[in-house]
Amino acid sequence: MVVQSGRRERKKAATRKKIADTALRLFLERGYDAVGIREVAAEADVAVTTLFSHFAGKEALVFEQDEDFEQRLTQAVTGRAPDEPLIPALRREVLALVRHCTADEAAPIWHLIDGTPALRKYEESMRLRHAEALATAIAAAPDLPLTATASRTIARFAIDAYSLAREEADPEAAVAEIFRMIEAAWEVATSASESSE
Amino acid sequence: MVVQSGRRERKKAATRKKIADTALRLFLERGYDAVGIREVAAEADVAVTTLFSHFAGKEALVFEQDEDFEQRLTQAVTGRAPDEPLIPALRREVLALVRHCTADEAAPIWHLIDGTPALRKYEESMRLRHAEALATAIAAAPDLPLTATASRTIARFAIDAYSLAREEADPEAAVAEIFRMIEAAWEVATSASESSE
DNA sequence: CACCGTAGCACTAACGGTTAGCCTTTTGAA
DNA sequence: TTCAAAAGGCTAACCGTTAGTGCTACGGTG
Repeated sequence: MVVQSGRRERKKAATRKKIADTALRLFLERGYDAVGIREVAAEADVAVTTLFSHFAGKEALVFEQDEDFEQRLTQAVTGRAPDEPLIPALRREVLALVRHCTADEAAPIWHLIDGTPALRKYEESMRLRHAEALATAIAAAPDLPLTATASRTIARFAIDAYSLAREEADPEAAVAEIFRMIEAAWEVATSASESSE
Repeated sequence: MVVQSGRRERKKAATRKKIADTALRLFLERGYDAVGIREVAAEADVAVTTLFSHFAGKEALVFEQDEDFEQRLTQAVTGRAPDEPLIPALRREVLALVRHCTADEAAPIWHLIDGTPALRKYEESMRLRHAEALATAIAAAPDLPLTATASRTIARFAIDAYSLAREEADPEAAVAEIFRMIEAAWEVATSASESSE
């Protein structure tokens, strides 16, 4: 196992951050579509190929928190207190995520995303990935009497809650309202699975 | 209003169909990524620009039934019998759609889609559009005591049901299972809205 | 019937994201 | 010190997509 001790990792992270910061700045200044990859690379003083070795595509420049997001969701399931039921734990995390991205400081970024079809599309497929990761985490929880289908369903619903609430006038109220519905769905799913086996 | 009487319309439809058929044939033969737009156009004996005047993008060549799909969903809501409740009507339509695309004849196409990330991504954003159209239809139904948020939520859940069921081993059972959950969510949403107003 | 507006289509050329191939420099470890 | 691998760079191309331009045939109107 080769442990990268220090400098290399730091330099790589610095390059990555420089690219992302530069890109975000240019995008916010002049719009996503009006800024080309070659321009971002030039401004960040790296080669185009270097940029693509750090980011899978142009859209990924805007969604850096991608993995954070996914980890927070799965950990809300796998890392909850032993006796805490699933749905409240999920609601807490979704609420935190919604708050995080409706905060004033994040507003310009989300305005950029909402106004750019390519970015909206990318975010949609990101959410799908997150839903799948979440479904796996839910299905793997030993204390939950859920079918595979029900696990996937609850995961989708939770991601829907995030996605819908983010766009509502009162995001926190929307989270509460949608999770009331998810809770009901959850109860039906668990009671059905218990009684049939 | 200029009614295109006959020949022009037929020629246009013929060109469109020829392009779509050619594209699908080539994609199925050699894979989506291995076939370029220029090649499809050449094989269909049209110019590249003509191809793009009929289809919004390469992915759209594979999803011809797009508008059908959306219309069937919204009509399941707006066109149901006056006394039929929403959820059973939705379930019926979703089940029909799932059956339609898990039929044997459709198998090669869905195999192609499932094996091509670009097409999966495209389908995801299609579904989102359909969910929004469905949400509008649900919100517009005069007999439903739903908040705007609840309408959007039910619409998303219904689309999730389609999307999830399509990939399950037993699609019809999955539709039944998921719609049991949606029904529970629905009841919570309606009862809350009735009691609070 | 002749005429004209327009829809459909073609062609060229380019733009922008992305990748392959190959080379140089830096870095960590033996 | 030496070496393998990682990081970065340069060039050139591929591919989807679009703008610009013009031609042709169709369908409605005088």
